[in-house]
Amino acid sequence: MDASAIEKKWSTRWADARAFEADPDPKREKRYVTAAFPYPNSPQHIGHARTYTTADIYARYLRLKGYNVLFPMGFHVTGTPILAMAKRIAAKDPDVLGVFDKIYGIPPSQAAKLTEPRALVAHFSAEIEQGMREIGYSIDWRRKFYSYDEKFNRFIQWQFRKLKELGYLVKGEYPIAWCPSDKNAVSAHDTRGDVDPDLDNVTVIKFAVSAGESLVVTTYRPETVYGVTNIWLNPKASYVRAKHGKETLILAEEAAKALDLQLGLAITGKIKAEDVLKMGAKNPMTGETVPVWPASFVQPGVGTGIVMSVPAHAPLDYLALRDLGKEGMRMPQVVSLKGYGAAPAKEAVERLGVKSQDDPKAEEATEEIYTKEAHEGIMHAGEFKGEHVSTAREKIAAKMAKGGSAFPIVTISNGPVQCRCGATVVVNILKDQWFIDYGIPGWKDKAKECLSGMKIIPEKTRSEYLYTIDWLKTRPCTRAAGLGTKFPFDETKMIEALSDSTIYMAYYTIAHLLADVDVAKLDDKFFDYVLLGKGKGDARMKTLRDSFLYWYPVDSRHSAGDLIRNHLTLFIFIHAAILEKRLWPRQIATNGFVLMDGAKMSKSMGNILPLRKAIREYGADIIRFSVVSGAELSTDTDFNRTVADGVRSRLALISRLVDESRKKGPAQHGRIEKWLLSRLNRKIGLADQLYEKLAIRDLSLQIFYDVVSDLQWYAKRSKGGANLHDFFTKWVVLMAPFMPHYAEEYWELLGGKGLVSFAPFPAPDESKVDDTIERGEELIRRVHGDIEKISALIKKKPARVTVYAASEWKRKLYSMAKANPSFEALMKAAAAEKMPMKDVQNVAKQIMKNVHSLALPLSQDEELGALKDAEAFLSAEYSCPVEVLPEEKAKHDKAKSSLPDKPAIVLE
RNA sequence: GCAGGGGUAGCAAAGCCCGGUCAAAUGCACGGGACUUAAGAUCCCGCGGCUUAGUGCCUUCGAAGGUUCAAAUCCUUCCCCCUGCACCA
Repeated sequence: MDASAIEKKWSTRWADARAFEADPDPKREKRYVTAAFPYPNSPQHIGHARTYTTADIYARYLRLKGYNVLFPMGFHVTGTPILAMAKRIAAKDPDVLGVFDKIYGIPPSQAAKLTEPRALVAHFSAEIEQGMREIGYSIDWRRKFYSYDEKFNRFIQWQFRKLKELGYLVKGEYPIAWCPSDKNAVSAHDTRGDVDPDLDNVTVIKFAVSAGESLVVTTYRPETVYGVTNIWLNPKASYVRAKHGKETLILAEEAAKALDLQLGLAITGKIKAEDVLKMGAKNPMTGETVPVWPASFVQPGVGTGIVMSVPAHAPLDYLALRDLGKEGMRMPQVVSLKGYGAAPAKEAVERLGVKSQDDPKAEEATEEIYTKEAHEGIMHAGEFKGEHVSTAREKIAAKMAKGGSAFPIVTISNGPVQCRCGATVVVNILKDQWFIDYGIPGWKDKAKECLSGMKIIPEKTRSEYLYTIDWLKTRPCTRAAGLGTKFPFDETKMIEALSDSTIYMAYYTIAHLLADVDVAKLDDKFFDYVLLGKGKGDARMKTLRDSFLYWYPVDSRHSAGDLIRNHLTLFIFIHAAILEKRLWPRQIATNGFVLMDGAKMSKSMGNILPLRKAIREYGADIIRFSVVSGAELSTDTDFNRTVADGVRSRLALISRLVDESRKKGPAQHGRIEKWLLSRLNRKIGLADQLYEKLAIRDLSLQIFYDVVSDLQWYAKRSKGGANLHDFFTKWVVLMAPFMPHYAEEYWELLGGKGLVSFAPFPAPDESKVDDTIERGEELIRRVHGDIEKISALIKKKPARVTVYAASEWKRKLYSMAKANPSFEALMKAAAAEKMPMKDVQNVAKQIMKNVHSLALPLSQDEELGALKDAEAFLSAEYSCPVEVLPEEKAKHDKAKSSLPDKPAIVLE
């Protein structure tokens, strides 16, 4: 049977048997496994499959261990990307349609139907669910929900009322990137070229030109105000006077419009650039009046559209002066910088050979000077002389602000950014922004307590959680638009996407039981009872409460490592805030990404491999195995054809052997079968521990790659003789979490009862673990390889091979060496035993090489037993007679060189 | 800058916590051989250098020092790379 037939057969069986629909069973211990639910704005690719496969492997492992396991799945549709994408499809955006067509395989005709957000959600969620079914995730699909479902909304609103009661919700001002035309918050997916607007705090300094009227400049470096020689503005831009409170500010028209939302400016009239150029502006710190000059580098849309000139420390300012032919003027030094003179900007410009203010190299010079001065600069002028620039900067800004000659604004540092609608994105200050205040000390302590009680996989990421817990402060929890849940205290706003997905795992435990409960009943009393045990509930509510208490807490939460900084830490915070301690999560496991042929998958590279396509091409089990087995959990892993092909060809060998084992008669249990079973039973106990630790890479090496290479050796050694039924009935269960479809198929072929998905995890049979057999087999392998090597070295095929196992007295020397760990001592002891001293010397020399870690060898009889067992095999391998003899029966001088664990080999 | 994670043979990647069995697992790539009419698949051997009937020696695990009988592994200093620094799913 081919892979896809097997996969189809078993996924159908699982579905028909409702195998993974888990219900509370007080008689059985439970385990609750969840993975971050997907955001359905695209099909999932093999990278997504890594997290889910890891979670599924763990869930399947726990089932083998006898637990009642719940692994549910839902869809996160909260937020704006889906809205933005729907809009772009409606606008026939060629980029989006191109990605749909080329990467997702959705032709434009079909894409045209996806202009409604809900249609998009329906399409991609169905696609993702289908993929998850095809790859064999053991999900209880009854519990599926979407984060915009009405009942889920009720649950989330309850959550927020709890947070409010606890005093964790606060209201305040907040700067955001904003489209003045759409009147909406803007993030990367709303902008042309998917630019993420970066907000930055900058200082505006007022240079008075007359009473109550100032030119306003923007700067990142207020400390350089002491070195201003002039003011720059762009002669081609238009300027305005604008009322700001009682004062009048002069700034670029474009800037005034952008800053209006932030500052509340009233434009009172235009003013020509040439008129501003005639003004003199008074430096608020030095009292000096400086001229206003033209410069092309000044962008009217950035900041106030006017800048101050500090030629000693700003390459662009120096260049603009030079362009005007004024490079000879005085350039006051403000900052001293090691390795530079009084005018570092000038030095950098000259060294880099920057031609003019319009030369792209100017940026390089700016980068150099700004970074160095910020980190290493010492104030050279002003009242903070001698202080580090890094600390003086804030003090100077604060001092000017206090004196009324400066104020902070927020700008878009990577601007200008265009909204998709065409408007330039500006900064808006939201006055009534709601936040969750993760900075509350008592709450932080609880979060840390929760973390310290949790198993974190990999353990080395724990510090990242701790760091994030400490670092989180107030975090906005609402947005103006998006799908999801309305904010209960201001229904014009939507709850933000990360804030509505922190305790949704609790919702899965009751989701399917809410089907015939009226939405209106899902009030605070309802959730208080079901989730907190407060108040009274009817019989139905009691069932829900029981279900919740049965499944909670979450035993293992899975996601990619990038969510530690946000989702996973919020998950800890909100659980710690709302639920009792016994219901706090027990474990988090995070994984790295999947690379495609060594490169990061991205839409722009076009190297995204959609999951369903990958399944069609390689098969579900091969994909499952390939995306998790290549690297340790925490590091990125590479997916490429050779990996998948390698898994496939190994699987083919196993399929063949399973098939043979089914047909053949009873097991022979010769030496080689015993060896295989010994190896396997040794691995079982180890595998159990590795599963528990989610050491998936190690597991895959141990129970797949190693086992395959054992089987390869077995196949050679046994010459296709025996029956591996006993071996496979154990191994198939071990492997079932990784490759559930093939495992079921093998299980059935081997006559296993029921589904292997629910078979008991094999118990290691210690009586089958046999060191002597394993070491004997290693010896055979080594002898086999050595014959090959010698034969190649002497460039001759042997006509006859004799193998001599070393005498017993040589072995005795090994144990004697333990007590006499030096050459002299050993020789002495051997002399006392009346050993043949000439030969002893040679052996003792060998022993002394690694006397610190000496393993005792097999006995001569044991070696002979193993080697004689392989006589026929070796003889067939080299098509010549092979004889195994004890050293004592030597017919050849070389036999003397035999050592324990290293028989002498004579080729003739 | 701050925080975290890394630098190992052609590539990827284990080992490092708990020093010796480490010229260093494993996979891929590569070279040689077996099988085959041939190719592919499969199997065996090799894959730092020199050397040898399966061996032995020398030089390696970012760099430089140190501790130790012994260091990829412990300590010190330095260099380099990656990720995050926020409201975005």
